[in-house]
Amino acid sequence: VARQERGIRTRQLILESAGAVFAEHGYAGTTICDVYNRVGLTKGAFYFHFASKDELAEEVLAAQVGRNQYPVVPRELKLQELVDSGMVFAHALTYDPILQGSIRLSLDLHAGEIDRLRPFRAWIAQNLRALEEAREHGELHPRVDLLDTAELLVGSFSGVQVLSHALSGRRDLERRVSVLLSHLLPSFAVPGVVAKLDMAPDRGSRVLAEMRQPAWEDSNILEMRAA
Amino acid sequence: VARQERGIRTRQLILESAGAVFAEHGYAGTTICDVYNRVGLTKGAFYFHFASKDELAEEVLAAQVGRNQYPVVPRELKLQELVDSGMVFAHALTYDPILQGSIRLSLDLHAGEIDRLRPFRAWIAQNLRALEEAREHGELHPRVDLLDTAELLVGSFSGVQVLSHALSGRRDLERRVSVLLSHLLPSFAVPGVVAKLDMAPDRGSRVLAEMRQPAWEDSNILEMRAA
Amino acid sequence: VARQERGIRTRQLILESAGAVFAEHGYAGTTICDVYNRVGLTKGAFYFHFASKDELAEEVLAAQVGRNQYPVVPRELKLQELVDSGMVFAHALTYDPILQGSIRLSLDLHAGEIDRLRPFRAWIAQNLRALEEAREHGELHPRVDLLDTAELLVGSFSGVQVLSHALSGRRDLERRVSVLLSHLLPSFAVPGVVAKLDMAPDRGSRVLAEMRQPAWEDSNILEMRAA
Amino acid sequence: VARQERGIRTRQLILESAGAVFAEHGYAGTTICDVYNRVGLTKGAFYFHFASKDELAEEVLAAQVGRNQYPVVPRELKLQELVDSGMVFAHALTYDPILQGSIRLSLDLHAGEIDRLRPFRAWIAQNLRALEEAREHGELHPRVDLLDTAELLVGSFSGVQVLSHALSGRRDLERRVSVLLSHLLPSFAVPGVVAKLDMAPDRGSRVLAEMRQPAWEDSNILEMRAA
DNA sequence: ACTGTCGGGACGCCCCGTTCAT
DNA sequence: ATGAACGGGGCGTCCCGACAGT
Repeated sequence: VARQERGIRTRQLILESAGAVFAEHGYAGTTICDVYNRVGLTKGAFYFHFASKDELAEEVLAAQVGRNQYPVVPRELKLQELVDSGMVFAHALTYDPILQGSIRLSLDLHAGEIDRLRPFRAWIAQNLRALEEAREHGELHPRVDLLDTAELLVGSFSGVQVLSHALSGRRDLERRVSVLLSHLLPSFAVPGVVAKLDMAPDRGSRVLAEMRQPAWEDSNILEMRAA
Repeated sequence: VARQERGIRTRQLILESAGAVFAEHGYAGTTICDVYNRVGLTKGAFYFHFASKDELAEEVLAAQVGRNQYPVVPRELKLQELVDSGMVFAHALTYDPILQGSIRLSLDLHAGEIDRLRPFRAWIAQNLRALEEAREHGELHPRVDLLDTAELLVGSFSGVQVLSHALSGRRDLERRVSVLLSHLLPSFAVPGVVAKLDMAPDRGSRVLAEMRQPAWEDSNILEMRAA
Repeated sequence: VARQERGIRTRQLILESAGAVFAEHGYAGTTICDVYNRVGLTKGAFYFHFASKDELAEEVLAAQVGRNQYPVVPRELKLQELVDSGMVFAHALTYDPILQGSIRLSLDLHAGEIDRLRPFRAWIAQNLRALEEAREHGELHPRVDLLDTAELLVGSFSGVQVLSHALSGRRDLERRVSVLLSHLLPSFAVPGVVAKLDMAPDRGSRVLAEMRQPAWEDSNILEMRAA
Repeated sequence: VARQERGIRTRQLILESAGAVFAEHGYAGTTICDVYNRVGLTKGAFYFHFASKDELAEEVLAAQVGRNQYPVVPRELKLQELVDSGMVFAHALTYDPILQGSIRLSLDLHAGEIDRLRPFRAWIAQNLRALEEAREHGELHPRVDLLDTAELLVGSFSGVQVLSHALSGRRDLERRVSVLLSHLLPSFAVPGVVAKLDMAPDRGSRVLAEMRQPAWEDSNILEMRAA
């Protein structure tokens, strides 16, 4: 049992390494060797945990799927929840290599045979739901097309993230996302609501701290999900 | 000697094929073989025109550098010029494989040793110039940060483009860019100006038609449009 | 872990095969494929043991460097030691493929970036030392230029070896070297000494047998001799 | 006809270039491209004059075959003629690229399908003839084996030449050959004859000058052959 | 007769994903 | 979990031919 402990730890190490390397070089540009060298393992060790490069990529992807839709704490303003989910995501992207790899893999079209669109669709769907709730709460302009907006949010977020990665190594990601939301939200939220939204760059970090109260001391986002 | 006709044609064929394949698979995922097979050539032919995969990529990139800053026709409203340049670019992206490959390569971090950021920086710089002119013409809100905005435009455009590529093979690209601009411009343009801007999805195509009238043949965009 | 047995064996097989092929075709004329096919291996196996063709060549070279200076048994006449070292070398050249390859690579100018002159210089230096000792023992003519002579020995030995390889596949190498020494030694050794020297073609083989008696296993020449 | 003039000139240029490159890199290590680039030609030009790389090599070889047996001016001592032929050959080797290439090709075993042994055999045969004449003139020790000696001369000359090429770029070739002959001749020539032989390093150059009297001012050895 | 442009295709080196025995 | 081996395939080189001008 203590034996399995290490196995799980190793597997996690590999996943994180893979995330980082995938994020950096994309699927085709990544060699398995890069991945296991980075954590001081050998080929054998790697193939004990993962059957193939494809499987590895899928696991990196899977580790994030259904999780970018961060279930933030409920707020009076539904749009604040939407903002929170984006800012928390941006925040997590700054330090979670698996998330970074996952995003890259999703953008990396035709990487193997994986369905890279799943994460996008899930993300869009989640935004769509949030917007629908916001509309029910009267937080949106009446003429806004919800699907268009949900997809726009996902697309522009992705692009801003790529640019931040390219220009600053993601160090200014949260600021850029904050700028993005500040520019975008007034276009579909009613003015009174916009004024009340907190879209500051450190919003993600604050929300995360808030969520950590009930003793989920593990920093990994996954565990936080329990809520 | 005059026989160079065919050589030039072949070279162009390869560049276009390369653009398409790069766009689809990224740098690392592209094999040179894919590129020349696609146009029925052989390795010998390919290597007669290009010394290496890297050089090929650089040529694809170079074919676009300094050209995404589409010289649009002057307008009364500077922001209309900004919109036009984006819409024309989006339009061109729907049919020009070299442009498509160039964008993908730019987003494809660490593709070889190429400076992939050059196109981004040029693009940002161009948007910045346009915004400065717009500010001088009083078309912008006073508190807008121009650099933030310029970078936001580039980032979100890129993201929207990737999403469109992934979801629809770029068929809805112009509509998505139109949506993007519609959402973004009110956040920095004064209301009176926004109302006068034409951001319709077919704006790019119409501007292009307009440009074709006189002798604009210095911009090779026109020739490509033949399709 | 103990399994490395086979690996070492394989590596040695490759080295020997490489020696033979290099000897036959030179560096540029040798294909790695020739080398591993010859011993029934595959590309993968080869590249597990050697990183590149260059490294392979260097290992072949290195396997011989510091070994052509055959530590012969001490004799009263220093010149007999010189003769012995040459004859033993000639003898070893008839059956040791690595030695053969090594020589060929040394003569093969500009083979990659390897310093092919090292073996030559070492060889010359060793002959020079032997001649100096001989001079101290009064075995040489007074007017002999030692460096000239040392270099002449190396050069003419090499040439005779090449010719023997070309004309008889090295079958008559020992006889030719014997002839060479018989012609050369009187030109710098004093007559009384020359008369006492044993330069018979089978001298190399006899010296080797003599060396095998006690525990000379530090010289791996002996093991190879098993054949 | 004047047209052909240039053709012949071009062909000669290629041959010389080829000699130099073959000398430097051997047969397998030489690319045709190296050869014609070196003289500013293109592939087309090359293939007009030579059908293939093999043919080129054969022509380089042929340009020298039957010519290393330099028919020197007759001397009272047949051995002086032998010496002269060697020294002239050494001299020519210092500046004639075709000769250099030819030698390298001969030593480059298994270069294509060319019979590389022909030059060796011819050279040996010529030395053998010279020795036989010398024997008839009573210039040799009675017990000397002529064939052994002839082959030894060829082999050791070749080796000395290779070493000189490797160590000094052939700058000291004539001195080394002079040393070689000085050491070798006393082993088969009778003392009285040896004392009269001129084996100085500049012997080759002097003999050549002597041969040039009858107005064969072309420095190329080929033309001198007319005598 | 001679030279240059363009293209074809074989092959060499090496990387990489993967399997197997231990 | 490791050392060893396998084999597919990518990149790039190279030899050469097909023509077209001159």
